[in-house]
Amino acid sequence: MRPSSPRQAAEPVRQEGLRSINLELVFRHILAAPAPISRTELATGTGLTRPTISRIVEELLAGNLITETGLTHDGRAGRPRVGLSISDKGPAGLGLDIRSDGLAACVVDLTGTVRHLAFAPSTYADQGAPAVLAELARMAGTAIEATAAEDLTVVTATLAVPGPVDAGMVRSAPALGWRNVDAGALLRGATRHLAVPITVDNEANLAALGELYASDNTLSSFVYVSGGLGIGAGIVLDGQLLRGVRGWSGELGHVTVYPDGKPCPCGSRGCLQTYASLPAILSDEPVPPHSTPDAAVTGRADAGDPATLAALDTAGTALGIALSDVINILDIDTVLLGGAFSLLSSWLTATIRTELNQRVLTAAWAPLTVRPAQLGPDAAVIGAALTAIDQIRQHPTAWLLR
Amino acid sequence: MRPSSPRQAAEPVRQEGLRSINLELVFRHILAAPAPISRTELATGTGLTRPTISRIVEELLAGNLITETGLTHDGRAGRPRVGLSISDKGPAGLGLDIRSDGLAACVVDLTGTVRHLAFAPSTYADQGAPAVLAELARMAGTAIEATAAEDLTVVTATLAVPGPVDAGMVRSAPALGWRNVDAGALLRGATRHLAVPITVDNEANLAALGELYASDNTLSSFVYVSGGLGIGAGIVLDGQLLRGVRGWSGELGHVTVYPDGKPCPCGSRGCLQTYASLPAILSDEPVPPHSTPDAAVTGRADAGDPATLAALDTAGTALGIALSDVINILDIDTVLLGGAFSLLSSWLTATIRTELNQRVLTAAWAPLTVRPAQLGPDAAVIGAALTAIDQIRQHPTAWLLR
DNA sequence: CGGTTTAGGTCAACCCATGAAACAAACCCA
DNA sequence: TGGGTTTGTTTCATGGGTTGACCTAAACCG
Repeated sequence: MRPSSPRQAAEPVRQEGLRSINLELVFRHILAAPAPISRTELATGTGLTRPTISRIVEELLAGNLITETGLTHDGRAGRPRVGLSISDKGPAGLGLDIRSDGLAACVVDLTGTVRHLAFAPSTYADQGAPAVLAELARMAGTAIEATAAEDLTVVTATLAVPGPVDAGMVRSAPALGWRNVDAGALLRGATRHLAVPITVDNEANLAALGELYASDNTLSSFVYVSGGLGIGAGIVLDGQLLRGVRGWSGELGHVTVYPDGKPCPCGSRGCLQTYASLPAILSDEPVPPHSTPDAAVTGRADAGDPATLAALDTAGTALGIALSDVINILDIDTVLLGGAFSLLSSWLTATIRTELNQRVLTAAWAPLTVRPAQLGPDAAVIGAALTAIDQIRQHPTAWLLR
Repeated sequence: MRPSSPRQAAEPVRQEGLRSINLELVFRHILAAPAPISRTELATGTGLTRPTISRIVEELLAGNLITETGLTHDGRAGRPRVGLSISDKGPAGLGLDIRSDGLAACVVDLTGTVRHLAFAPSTYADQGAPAVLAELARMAGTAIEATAAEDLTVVTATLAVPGPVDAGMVRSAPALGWRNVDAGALLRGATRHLAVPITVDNEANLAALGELYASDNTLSSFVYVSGGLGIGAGIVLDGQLLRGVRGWSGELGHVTVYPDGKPCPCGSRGCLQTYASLPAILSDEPVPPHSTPDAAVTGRADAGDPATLAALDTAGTALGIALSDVINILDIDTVLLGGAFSLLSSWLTATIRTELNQRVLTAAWAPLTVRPAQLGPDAAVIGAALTAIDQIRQHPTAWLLR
């Protein structure tokens, strides 16, 4: 017999552990503060005493996790507060993304702001995985070099991939033509001189994480739907990314919409992807040279092309059906349309809402929100870079003891 | 900006807090042990020292959470160990369930064993919620009285209800004919003399919890599908019940299977319920008097009635489609067929497996399990009783400070 | 310009949980 | 019966956090 929550500390806590627990508590308080916060405010906020706060703050300052931002004069009598806020120097995260229209790299500092963002348009359709990853490795090198000049140290790099990943192995990424590619090992080989640990994760998961951070406390549970050559989803419940048993959650593109519908390359029939991915919306119309699927669809929709508008309507309906399943199963009240869908949201949201209101059992007595994502196509790179930041944020002690 | 996991301690940890953390650690170790465990074994297992263990054990003994089970002579030299195991006296949980065929009450002790199980066949179709809950209150009274004689103290009662619940309010339970019934308040009123706090929760969620406990460490992520007059699901991921934003997760019965299919009372079309619930499988055939829908279906299937077998086939297909959505979205690898489905599993599993293998993207490289649940129709009552136990197990300190 | 007010640091004394080492208890075996 | 062995307990030292007092720094106010 087992307790239903095995995710508790398995290690005993000694006095020194107590110190690190309180250190993390203080650090979280600084993170959560909307503006620089003083030591005294921290003391009242956390319940710890000022001497303890002072000691912890000293430790955080020494570790480059926070900085003193100078005095704040708020007009009141008395000595002004010394503001403390998250440091914009020190540890940083590197994100890498393989998009439908090119490669992207991005560095984010501890405060969550993007300090470097590079994009290289490229068609990797004719290249193999090693070539693509070598190019990404080059971009990673310049990103690290550029941000090192600003006193940033990249601690982890995360690669976003459109498809299920497990332990660095990309099981299947049809958009890239990859099957069982060990992207982790390849990228690790190409970046050996940089000495940065590499992680590989699903693109939609990472984008969801990016949106979570960007939402600034207002969102804590949502489904991020990523539209592109395929369709993926990142599910965040109570501020926590749901990864599933093996990290393969969010395969929304293969949710069955019409059981006897169009055949899908995956072997099934009626998958959402066959109705709502960009190729499906484009039907058989070819994409003009020097354009991208994203641009082609928005261009035709803006021009009022009836076939495209009809395709967008079927896509919206299919998305609505699939999302109503997600909501009935998980009870989540917010849907973010990301990737290419963020550009197409004005043609999709109404249709999706109609389906949700009809099909979600609880929609009758609790409203649902459907809206475009904030970060647009950069969500995944930014989210990838944020994973490193997230780890430090949750376990600052690990960084201090590096 | 926020850390992605807000579920961390918001309170500072002082020395006493440290003690309770280690107390919980030790308690979990005793829970996880397959047999009575000695103080020294606890010391080596947890990493704490023997003196600390002794003090903590003393505290647990005083609080009636564990008991000494006598000396174990294993033939080796040295002083014999004093076995420690979870107490079968002290705190207990009370579960109440409104089933399609009657009312059930159950008391479970800290070890997770059922100490009292009562069932009252009843047709509440013609009665109102107050009458049903008054009867349940009577059953609760006798259950508490009976187990008090065995030194058990019921700390919380949990009512299982087939439908979405929020804060004691039953939003909609078509199987009972309830809509917006404040079951929590009604039951609280009827049990005022018992002075036991009341919780109300979804039946499928509770049954999933029951199965989780009954599985004895072998299961940690699964979907429990509860078949009956409606269809619900309880989702357990990594030993944790997924409740969703408002606790309305698992509405599997209203997942869309055929978008343009049969109309459902909920207002949508093609819901799973309209193909796989017991009424759907029975089609228009009336249930004989003095029988139940469960018995009618199994009887006809056993007899080889072609219409029933065909209906079971459509039900299995529909279940497979809906479950493939769940798995594509959540990446869970085990499905437990519960409620009436546990009795019907021999007619359902093959069909369900076929659909899953076709429609789940990752099924190609990772196997899925579909099998009947262990506890049968009592899963929900037992699970309901276990919620109280679960709380004590996760936060034994709260019980000690009662 | 000096008094007041607030932020922050520093120092003692104390509390309390854990760790280390010594000690008592209860078994085996010869 | 006595030595060896393992278990559980007692005693003392350690160390972190708290409380409280006292002090300095830096603003406002009359």
